[in-house]
Amino acid sequence: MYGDVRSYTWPVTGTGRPHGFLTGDEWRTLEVAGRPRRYRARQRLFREGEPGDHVIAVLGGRVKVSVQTRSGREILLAIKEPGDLVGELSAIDGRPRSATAIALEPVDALVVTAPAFVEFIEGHPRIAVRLLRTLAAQIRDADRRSVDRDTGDITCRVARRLVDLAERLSEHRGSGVEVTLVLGQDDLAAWVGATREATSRALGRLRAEGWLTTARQRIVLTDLPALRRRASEPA
Amino acid sequence: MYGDVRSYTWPVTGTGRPHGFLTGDEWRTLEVAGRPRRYRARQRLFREGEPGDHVIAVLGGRVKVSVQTRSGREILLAIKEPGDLVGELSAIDGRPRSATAIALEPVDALVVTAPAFVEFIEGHPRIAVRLLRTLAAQIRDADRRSVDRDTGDITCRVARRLVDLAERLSEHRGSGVEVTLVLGQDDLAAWVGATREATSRALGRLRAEGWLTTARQRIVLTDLPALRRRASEPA
DNA sequence: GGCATCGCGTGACGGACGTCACCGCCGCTG
DNA sequence: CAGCGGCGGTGACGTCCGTCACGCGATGCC
Repeated sequence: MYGDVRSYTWPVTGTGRPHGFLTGDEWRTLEVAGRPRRYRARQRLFREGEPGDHVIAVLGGRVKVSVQTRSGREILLAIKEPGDLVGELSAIDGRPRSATAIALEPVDALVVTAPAFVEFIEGHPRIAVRLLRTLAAQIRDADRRSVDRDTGDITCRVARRLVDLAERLSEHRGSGVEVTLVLGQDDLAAWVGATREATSRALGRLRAEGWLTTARQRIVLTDLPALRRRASEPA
Repeated sequence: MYGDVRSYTWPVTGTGRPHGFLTGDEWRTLEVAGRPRRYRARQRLFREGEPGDHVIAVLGGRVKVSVQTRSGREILLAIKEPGDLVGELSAIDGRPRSATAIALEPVDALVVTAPAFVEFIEGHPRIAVRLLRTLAAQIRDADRRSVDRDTGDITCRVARRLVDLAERLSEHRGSGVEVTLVLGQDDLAAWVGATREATSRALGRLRAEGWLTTARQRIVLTDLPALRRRASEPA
């Protein structure tokens, strides 16, 4: 699963400098402590259970963070984008990796050792506060996932996820009438917590309503308002 | 649901001073900024959607943090114990409450305004780091919930939750052969993300195996190893 | 002490989803 | 261009769980 995903690939905009987390000055400081590194697409940054001795700041490309259940199903915890940190939890609390991180695309990153990271944080209180905000957002996100998982049938959840992705996308681009997602159904399935088949059938239903069209690695949303409605409706 | 829960009530040990988060000295500092307050059992500390202008440090008693789905089902996000903070996310990122907090028992607390809390954090870097650790733990917890939700049938998940509670309990007490949980089935149902009926039936199956007995507001685990096994088995 | 209420157990029923299986299509690559 | 593998669509089938409904015993209140 997720074998050769190059999903969600609207062009990476900007300079390759993360935007969300640090300002230019702060980055220069961190760069002294960090070592630049590239990862190939599909390369693993770290694996669940390993000791977590470094933090990775994503400069360009996307990273998938997920865990595998005993039965082999994959559960997606997060997609990290440029400007995000990966593996910060282990650096903060010293415990082993609780998930596996894999590059979805070629990734530019800055690798910082855990001690250097902690020192960096302790020396820059305002950055610590920003990191707090980042973690807070992650908690809110995870909580929302818990709720989403439990509300509505799969068609609902698929619609919801698609609208979500579309909205995140239109932050980067203008919002046209149609939105094209580059996305395999396996990915979508892991996202909503269902099997590929169920997801495919859900897409079939939405397609029958005329709200989207599907193709190989592509989902084109043609009626966002309708999808939005379906996403929150009980049936 | 959770109408008159006084669950998980092994005696609150210690002085009523939180143990996990701050040392005595640090507490004295925070106490200057905070205002002591008591909440009655079942009283709401805050509700989802409200602006989050204060943080509550729990000194004694337990607080349930949950959200309600549109369909009326309750999803449990956390149980906060003495030493934990409640409502810290809103103080950190300024966004509205994403969940509702309700006292399970009479609660002793310290209420700190959001600005005072932020100032406190910024002025005490080492505390900021400790808060980071707390948030990291919450993220790990939430991620684990996501995985748990998706692995195994309800009997599995019930067994898992029970073993979990038993283990947290034996940190406080010695671990005898039997463990008694004071816990209603509605509560347990919200924990594992199922209905009361399904939970009751799951308990029935575990009872039939002779691994536990049930009574009103009581579940006595008589064979923890077996339960542990069942918790991770596919069927 | 009687009666309402609450918590628990269980039955019946239906539907949604997981599982298995197969097929068609497209785009590789040799 | 021929063969193959990955992806997507669907059908059949079973089952787990949600929903609705009811009964029973204990609790607690008047």
